[in-house]
Amino acid sequence: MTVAARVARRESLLDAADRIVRRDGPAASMASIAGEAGISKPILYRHFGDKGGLYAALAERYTGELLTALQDALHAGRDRRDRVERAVEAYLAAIERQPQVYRFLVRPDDSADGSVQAQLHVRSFTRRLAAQLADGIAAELGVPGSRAAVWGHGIVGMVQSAGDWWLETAAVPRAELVRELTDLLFGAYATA
Amino acid sequence: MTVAARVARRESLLDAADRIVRRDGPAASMASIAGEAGISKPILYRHFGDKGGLYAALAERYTGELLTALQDALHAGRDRRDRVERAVEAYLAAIERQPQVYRFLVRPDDSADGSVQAQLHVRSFTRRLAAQLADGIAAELGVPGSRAAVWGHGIVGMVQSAGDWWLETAAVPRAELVRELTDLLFGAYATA
DNA sequence: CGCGACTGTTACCGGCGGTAACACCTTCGA
DNA sequence: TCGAAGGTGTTACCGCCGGTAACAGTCGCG
Repeated sequence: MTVAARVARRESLLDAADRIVRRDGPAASMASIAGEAGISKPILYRHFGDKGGLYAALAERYTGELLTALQDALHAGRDRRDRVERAVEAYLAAIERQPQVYRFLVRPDDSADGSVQAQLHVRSFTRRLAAQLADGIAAELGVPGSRAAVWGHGIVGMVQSAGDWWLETAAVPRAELVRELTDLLFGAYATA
Repeated sequence: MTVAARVARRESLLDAADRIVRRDGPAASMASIAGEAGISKPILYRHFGDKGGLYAALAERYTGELLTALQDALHAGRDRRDRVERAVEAYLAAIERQPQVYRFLVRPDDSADGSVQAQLHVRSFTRRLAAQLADGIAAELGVPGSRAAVWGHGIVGMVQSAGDWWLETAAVPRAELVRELTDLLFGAYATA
């Protein structure tokens, strides 16, 4: 099998995994993905090593578009508050569009956690997002690295947790959720 | 078997589960817990229904002390900022003291999620914490319920996520983490 | 004594992640 | 032309998980 064919095959396997994850979320099993792709399990394992490897490759796919959407939002706004609002909005829109994919990204399955692939690539989507945000904060505000790191992880966790709750309850409209979160970030709790 | 004996037995089973969870975290299995308790699996299932039931009972145990510690912190401080600082401090101290227990509480295993017990009792420790905080915020600040709910879940997620990162990296001292998070909550991001 | 109710066990089920072992080409050198 | 080599694919298994059926022992009670 040529290299090009191998790459194409790998993409088609990821397509199948994509369909199953969209249907089953984090509970997607290797056997069902292999079935969807019309092949047997060992082929999957020869391509991706273990479940963590496949998940990492798939996460890589999903992460790309979301990260660029967030970057765009962060560079588009008029002022800092507007940029934050757009980024939160983009994040919530993405998780609302594909809830199963979101759960797959955020709730890493506890199994296969020793894999090197997994540690290198996913290390939980949250971590990458937080690290990226921390870099942005350090660069834009000029605060010390440790402070930026804490804030990055804190802010990501805040939006993520609120988004998780919102996905399950739909207790408030998205626009209101965005506003409340932005208010919170900009000190409304201190002055309420 | 008398009622008292049943209760005592249940407590001893929870003691065993406690020991295993402290050792294995969320990966604790029913078989190993039964082994630790010196009995066989069906007894465990007769007492707690399913894994979710046992986890809920155990979570109830753990949650109690932490929740009261947080309540104490929230009622002890001089002003609002001091209270928040004490609460964050209490939370981080607790998760540092028993990391495996913390992971068990926060990262609910994906299996056995359809159980009624689980839905009633754990529903993920995060949710209960957030709801309680939302109530407190609504009562103290007099903000609308929806705003308090969003803030409750957001704040809990923020502290939780930062704490999770801190547990793994130990990148900053606990006292600094507390200060950075409190600063963030009190609007330092807007004015930095 | 015999009967039921309760406590306990062993041994199983289906499904999971992961793999060993083997069948089937295709290719290529003697 | 034959046969070894090597990649591609499959089936069938392993151990572990959560969960349960079915059976054994025991105690009280008519």
